[in-house]
Amino acid sequence: MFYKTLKETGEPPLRQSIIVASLFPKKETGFFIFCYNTSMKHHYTNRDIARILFEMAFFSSMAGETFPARAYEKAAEGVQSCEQRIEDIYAVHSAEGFNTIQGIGKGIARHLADLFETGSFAEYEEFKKQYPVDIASFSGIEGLGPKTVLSLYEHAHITSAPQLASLLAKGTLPPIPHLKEKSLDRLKKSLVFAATHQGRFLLSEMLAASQILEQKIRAIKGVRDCITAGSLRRRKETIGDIDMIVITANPGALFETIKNFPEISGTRKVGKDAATFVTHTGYDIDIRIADAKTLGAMLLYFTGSKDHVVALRTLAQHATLTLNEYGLFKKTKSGVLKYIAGATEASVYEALELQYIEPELREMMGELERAHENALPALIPYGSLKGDFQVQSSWTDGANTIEELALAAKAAKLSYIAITDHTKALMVTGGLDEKGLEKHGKEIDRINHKVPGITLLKGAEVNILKDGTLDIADSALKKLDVVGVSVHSYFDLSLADQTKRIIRAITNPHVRILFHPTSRRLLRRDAIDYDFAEVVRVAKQHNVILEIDAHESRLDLNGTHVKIAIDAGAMLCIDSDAHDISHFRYLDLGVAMARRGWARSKDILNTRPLSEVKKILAKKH
DNA sequence: GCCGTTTTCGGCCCGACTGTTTTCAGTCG
Repeated sequence: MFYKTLKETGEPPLRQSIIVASLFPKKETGFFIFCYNTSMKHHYTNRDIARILFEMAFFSSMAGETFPARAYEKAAEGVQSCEQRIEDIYAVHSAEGFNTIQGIGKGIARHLADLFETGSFAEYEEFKKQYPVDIASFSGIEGLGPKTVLSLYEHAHITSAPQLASLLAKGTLPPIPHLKEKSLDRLKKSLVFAATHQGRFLLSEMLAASQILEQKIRAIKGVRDCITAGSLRRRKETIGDIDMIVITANPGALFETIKNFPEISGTRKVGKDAATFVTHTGYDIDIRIADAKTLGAMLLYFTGSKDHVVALRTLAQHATLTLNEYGLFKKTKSGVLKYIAGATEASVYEALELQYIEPELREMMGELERAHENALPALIPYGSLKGDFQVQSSWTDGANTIEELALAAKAAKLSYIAITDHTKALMVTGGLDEKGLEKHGKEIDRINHKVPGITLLKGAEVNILKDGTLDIADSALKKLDVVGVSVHSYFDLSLADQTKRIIRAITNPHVRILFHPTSRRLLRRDAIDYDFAEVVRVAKQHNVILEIDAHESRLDLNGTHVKIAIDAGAMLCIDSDAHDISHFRYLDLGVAMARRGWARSKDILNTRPLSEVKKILAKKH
């Protein structure tokens, strides 16, 4: 019966199957009362909802309500790590369905129901009235928390980050308590950083959005294929907009349907075979129409990078050919263009006497020369990691127990993971001291016995102190399988001091991995400044592995760094930096960075089975 | 505002670091 009801909702087949799947929650035992909610009038992705809950947390903090603020923050995190779409849960179960989501109780469940029905909820509107401040513009600006935003509003009527930036630039900001020269300098820096990254989005966020879009577009009548191109296809760490190529017999109908998607807020231009839409989130979606004959050339052109495509065109010219988005052509004597290639990208590369170049390599880092010599590396494939060396549990700031992590890692087809909780200098969550690590190790032993089919390694994410020493005694480090070290403080040391500090840390004989080596946070904080080549040299000399931290907010190292490290012969690994069982999905983002840095499987330690890994980890400095 | 439970209400991660202060407030992780 409900299949029919679903069909009548006009949901595309995929959404229908998600909805049907969600009808049968894992622990459902009793009778199920079907209550598909057809009255829902507003649509939100999980990210939209999380953003609104984070705003509520920010407002609550401004109002001095510490604990509600934490509750909203936790609810937002729960939404972020929820595998199902909140909207689908609501469509099937109404607000009662939310009690399975961590951090959402009766109050927030009611807010979300109001949100779906009316587009907002009373408490949110009240806060916006009380503090008419553009929270979104302030969020993500380093060093600017709720109390400072409140103070800026109360003392200077500042309501947005651009307004603050402009007053700071002009030097006309009225005096604000607790904000003197140094703080203002720091704020200025953060605002400049934010402004230069405005309009860019995390790779993970845009990948998820583009995959949903692809499915929705493929379900439109007449569409034969839909492929995401652009910097997303090259897997750049941050993305400006989504470029898509669609094969369809009826572009007009396609554009009309897309225009009415709930995530679209408007159109910039709609032509015969191209259109640009604007989303509520703030990025554009560029659609180009191709056919079977032009698909390859179109993909090549819209995947970029721009410089790579320009270089290809120059190569074509030297061969007296013309390359454009419709194909590779030869000019005949009569001046007519004769089509040579363009159906696939490979056919274009081949006609230009080049090996096929993977999208991640199209960044003008020497790929054309190597392709001409037929000497491009065989890149590490997606989904090829066998383990993970950085995972945090509920012993410190992770959300899950060691046992839950073990089970989730197994489900993610990993055969070994290192549990690397934080250490004492980062008292974030009662970071572990030497005694704590001892107990931690015993718990890992216990779970190793309890959960078959996966091996847990004993590890720690040890803090590098200002002078390069570590916050855990060597006698305790000696007992661990994997010692990773990382910088969590003193980001602003001079280049010389920072270099000295990191080298001192990684030359500690117990250290195996340098975690998130540049400590950057995407769209938030720049990389720390040090002599990377020198650190790579020392790492190689001491058999220390450099990490590609695959967490969506880090992607550190990036492709450029990876290539420098590989060219110098250093060994790398790719870790999820998981703080939640859902985070193992980040691993492929790390693989993307590795591929952008020309990494082969053999360059990445955790493509290897545990037996080999153990031998390499056992190598002395 | 959520959670766990004593099913009604108390407890909720907290120390390092920075800049502003002269004893503390705010942010970060």
